[in-house]
Amino acid sequence: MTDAALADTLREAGLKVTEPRVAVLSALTDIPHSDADTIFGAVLPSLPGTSLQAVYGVLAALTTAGLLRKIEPAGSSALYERRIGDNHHHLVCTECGAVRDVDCVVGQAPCLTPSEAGGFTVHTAEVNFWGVCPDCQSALNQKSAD
Amino acid sequence: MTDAALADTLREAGLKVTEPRVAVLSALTDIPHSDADTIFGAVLPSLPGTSLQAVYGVLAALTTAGLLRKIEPAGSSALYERRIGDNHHHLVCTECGAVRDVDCVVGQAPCLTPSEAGGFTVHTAEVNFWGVCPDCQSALNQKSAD
DNA sequence: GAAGTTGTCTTGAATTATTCAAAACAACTG
DNA sequence: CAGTTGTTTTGAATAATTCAAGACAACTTC
Repeated sequence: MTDAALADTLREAGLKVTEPRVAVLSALTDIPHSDADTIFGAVLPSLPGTSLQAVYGVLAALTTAGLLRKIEPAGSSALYERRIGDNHHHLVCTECGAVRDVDCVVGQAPCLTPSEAGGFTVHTAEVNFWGVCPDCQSALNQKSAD
Repeated sequence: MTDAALADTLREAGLKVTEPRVAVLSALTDIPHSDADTIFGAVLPSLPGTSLQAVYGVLAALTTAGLLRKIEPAGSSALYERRIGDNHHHLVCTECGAVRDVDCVVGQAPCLTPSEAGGFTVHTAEVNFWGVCPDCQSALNQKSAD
């Protein structure tokens, strides 16, 4: 995805096009499920004057505009991804925190319904799977073999 | 639940029985889904010398022992509950953060299976429903009526 | 193409939840 | 009742995130 295409994406969302915003979108295209600090590290080479606070500001603006989705798995800092609009879920490694996308387990959002909502108006169902990623499985096997 | 019964619960889990531990268990019996600070406030009257760090220590010990379940909904600090062993889920109010228990939507834990695990060994499926609680609905209606 | 308005970025500091560490202390064992 | 082990107290440190004010840049209008 070119910077021009990313700029169009921003414009279509009614946002001003700025270098930090394009850089953050670009970084999240390459490395989804990244936290603010990782994104900061990714954009720093191309924008030497950038600050971590600017990244936080951009992430908040893009999330509010619906261009990003923010996920907050237990034990991790907030992560961001560009894949939005489809109600997909996540698979999180309990060892290293790695995140992988999982397509909706049943259907459309909310793809699940609580057995009893108790007066709540339910908007969305969030599903997180917890397990061990292939890399960490190898590492654990290695360790137990010693 | 009496303090003696709570003490037995601790002993059965192989833990030493201390006042802070009994007090924390008791507080969580009365007010489930509480964070460390709320629990600290609840136990302070009966244990004037207690510190917030002690509460954190107790919560960590009881969670490790399997007596408590720790949940970390996005936007809230860590919450604890005594209802464990059954794979129940949670309904969280996006307005005020109130949490309500929801029985498992399908069956036993993990009650859901990802469409593709991609090499991950999946242990648990966590489901969080997001919506608006009755109180906040009333408040919102009130507001829009002005 | 230039000036104005609006909103963004930079810089610096503050906040909140949580964790770490060392010494004082208390619970269970024999 | 004394010893050992593990817990609590006290005090400080850490990490992620947010707040605020001035400098600055993007889009709009002339």
